[in-house]
Amino acid sequence: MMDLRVSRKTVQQGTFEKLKDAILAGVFQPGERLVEANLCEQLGVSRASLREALRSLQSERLIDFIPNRGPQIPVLSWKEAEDIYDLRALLEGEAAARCASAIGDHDISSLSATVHTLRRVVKTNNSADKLKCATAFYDVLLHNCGNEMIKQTLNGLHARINFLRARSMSLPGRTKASYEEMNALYLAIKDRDPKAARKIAQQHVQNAREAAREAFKEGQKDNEA
Amino acid sequence: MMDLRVSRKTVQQGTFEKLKDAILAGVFQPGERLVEANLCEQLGVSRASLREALRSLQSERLIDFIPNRGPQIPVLSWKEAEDIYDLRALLEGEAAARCASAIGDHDISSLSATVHTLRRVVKTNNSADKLKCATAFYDVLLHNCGNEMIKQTLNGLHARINFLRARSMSLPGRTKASYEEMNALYLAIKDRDPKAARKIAQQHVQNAREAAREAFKEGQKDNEA
DNA sequence: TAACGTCCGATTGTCGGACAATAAGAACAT
DNA sequence: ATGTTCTTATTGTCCGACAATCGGACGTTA
Repeated sequence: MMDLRVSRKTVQQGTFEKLKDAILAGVFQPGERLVEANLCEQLGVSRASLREALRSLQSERLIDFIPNRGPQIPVLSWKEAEDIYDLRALLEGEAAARCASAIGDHDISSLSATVHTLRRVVKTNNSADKLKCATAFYDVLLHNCGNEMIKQTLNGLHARINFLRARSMSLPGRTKASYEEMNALYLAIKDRDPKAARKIAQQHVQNAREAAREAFKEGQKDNEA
Repeated sequence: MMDLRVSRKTVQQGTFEKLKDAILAGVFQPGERLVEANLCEQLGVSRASLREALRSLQSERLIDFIPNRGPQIPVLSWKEAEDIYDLRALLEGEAAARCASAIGDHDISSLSATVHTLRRVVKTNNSADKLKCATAFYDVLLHNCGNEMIKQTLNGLHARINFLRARSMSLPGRTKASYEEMNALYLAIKDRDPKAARKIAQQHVQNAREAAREAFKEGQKDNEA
């Protein structure tokens, strides 16, 4: 009884999500090995179920599987990160443009509300709330871009970037600039101006990339020391 | 002995590839259920290894996993196919543009050779060779686009589209037109003209989509009958 | 001491067997 | 025709096992 809710998740699905969250939250160090026996104990699942979950994570490139060494957290080179940002800029630009053309009045209100919330949140400097706002904004944007593939692909990219950002990121100066950019994007969408929306979205990602680069170089120095 | 070559593939990897090839080749009908016991026997692997391979295929969206019903071949709606084509157009356009900017003389020769081969092949009407030419051309193009993420994403999309095309496609008239388009793309790349290359590549995909649409509608009729 | 060969513990890759839970279809009753 | 119960095929999950493999510790030799 009490099976209400669609929650009837399978064990593999549950472990997949738990592990994914852990990886994105930065629980593991880049390059760290994931020993199956340990994870089984910590998660309370069998090795079979665990390995199925790990295979899914591998296909999403959230872990590397090295033959006879097992799964480990990938170390992202700057070149790879840059490639991700470039692709993200292309796709988010496209998504923003499509969104500006197709969005309905109701979702424009949602965006407006999110932007207003963000303005308040920026002052508190609460980075969890900040992330929640950004996520909410992008959910609406992607939902309205009208192309499920773009949405899915971008979600995958976001996952990998969050994961890189988990450590060593969130430059202080970016917060305010980030708000300005999101607001500008909102205005372009509200005016249903696809060209402007694309340009702003692309520039936003490129700015994020520059910020990430600095953080990345810093991280390199730490590693050498 | 004789372990020369890096081929030491794991069982799961082997089954993954075999199943992927089978799916892309159209061995299974859309909507068909894949019974684990059968596959285990046919492939000669244990259920554990098979299920790991299936999870990988699931993450690449080549199969659907329905809880308590197991894996089955997805039925692609036209809307989904269209989304894939749209994303493909965007990415291939970008890849072509980047390739035109960055490609070296040697790889231009490769493209030239491929185009010449294709001209011969078109007359023989051998669709296997035709596909091989197209693949070779795109391999060079993607390799020179300078962005590994774009390459990987496009490869995933190609897989899913091939899979859709396996049955009921390859319109006869498209063969010649396809050659013309590829030749035009080659010329633009040779001239290192990114704008032209992007435009041609995008148009090429859009043409392919239109051809696919007709084939798709035909397929629908068959299903009703 | 530096290069090399050998051994060893830890961990993975793989298998087979087991069994409860579930979905789908068949047989049945209303 | 509709609803109910039974049956069966199949999945989801766990366990235990074992050879293969990797990386490091150790000892040997030059």
